[in-house]
Amino acid sequence: MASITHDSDNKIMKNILFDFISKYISLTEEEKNVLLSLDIFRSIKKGTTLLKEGQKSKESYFVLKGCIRTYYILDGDEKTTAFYTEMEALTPPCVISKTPSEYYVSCIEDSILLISNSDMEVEVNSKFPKFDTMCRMLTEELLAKERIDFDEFKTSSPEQRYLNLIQKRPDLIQRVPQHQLASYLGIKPQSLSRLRARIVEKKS
Amino acid sequence: MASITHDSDNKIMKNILFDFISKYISLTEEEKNVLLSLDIFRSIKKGTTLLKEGQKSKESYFVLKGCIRTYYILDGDEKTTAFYTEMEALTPPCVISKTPSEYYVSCIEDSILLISNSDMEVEVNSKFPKFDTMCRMLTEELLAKERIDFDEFKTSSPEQRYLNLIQKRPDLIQRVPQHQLASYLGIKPQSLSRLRARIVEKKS
DNA sequence: AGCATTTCTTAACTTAAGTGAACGAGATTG
DNA sequence: CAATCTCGTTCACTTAAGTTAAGAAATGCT
Repeated sequence: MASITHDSDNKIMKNILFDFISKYISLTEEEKNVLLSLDIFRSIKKGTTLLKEGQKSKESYFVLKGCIRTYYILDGDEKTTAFYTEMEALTPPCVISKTPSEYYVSCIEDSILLISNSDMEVEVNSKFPKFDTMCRMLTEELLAKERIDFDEFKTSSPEQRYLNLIQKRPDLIQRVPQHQLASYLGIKPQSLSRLRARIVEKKS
Repeated sequence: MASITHDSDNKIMKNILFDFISKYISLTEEEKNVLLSLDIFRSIKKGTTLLKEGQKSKESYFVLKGCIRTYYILDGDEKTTAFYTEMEALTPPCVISKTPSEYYVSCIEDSILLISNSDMEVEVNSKFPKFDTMCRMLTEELLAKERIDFDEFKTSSPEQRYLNLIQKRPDLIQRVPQHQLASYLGIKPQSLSRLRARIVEKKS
């Protein structure tokens, strides 16, 4: 897998990462160097598949730049269930359960990711309990967010979900193909087209 | 809030708790005693509201026996979004975000809960890094489960969701009122009634 | 540039969920 | 015990999503 090409990018990404971490814990220069020595920055081309159904994996992804999505193949067609963009983290369930993956993860834009390995995490966490604390805090936050998103999904109609998405993640509507957005909203692409037409109709 | 009345119950609950913890970390007798000294077992009556919309709270719940649910009041009616039963944990989002709660938590059966306070957790975690590790592992597991559940919800119809529920949590269908189940499945009570009739129809 | 494939939209039709109302069974209460 | 309330079901009707198909637009490929 390719590493970062431009040193300037590398510097920018380091800063983004350390800024993010500083929201949870404070790091000494030495600790920063330990992190960097792990060499976890990866530059990934659009269209690259990071994980396939049936595969076993220990990799977690943190998006520094770009966008990845998770999707299932059910009855022969793709069902996209999630998008992860800047400052979002994904540890696929198969990494936690240590079973073959149920879904695919792929890169839908040229991206810069931080890819870590769970063995590596265990080692770092045991050496630096701080990281353990940070991971706990981050995961607690992600779980709280996920539950709120799920609740919102359950309590609203496809049209409300779409309007909600426009408010909360307007970028997604621009950067993601409609048919992937549709399954993300729990409907068929045709229904999303119709729903959009209906909204435009209402406005006028 | 009432503590546990019967010593026999208390012993049983201690064992259930320590069995559960032993899946993640091993505890010395001393550590077990520290945990117990926190006096976190609570016996809660059916119908008790544990958290109200608009309230600030630092409490997390772990169900040892019984069932609690989370619900919103939207346009004047209740929307139940989750049930937590034996061995399931809930930290309401408001505890993480430190903002007023968006929803209610109430006890739908006489229950025995473990109720912890986030200040207490911070203290225990800093004294015993082991707990921090356990919380991280548990939360990672919960997040992975939550994401899978959300994915399944998105990719299936109300009927499939109901059939799925019969497979995965048959107890819920028995112990929970239909109208609460309906919103949990993302539909109206009338639709759940109809859907059930449709399934019976198909079988014959 | 030209061809092929994928993606998006539209339309007609089918199916199922939302809505409003009514009814009966149980539980709750004065 | 009667009156009330909640809950689940059923029904008729409305609305929106699923399905199938066709065509237009955009994209990718050589």
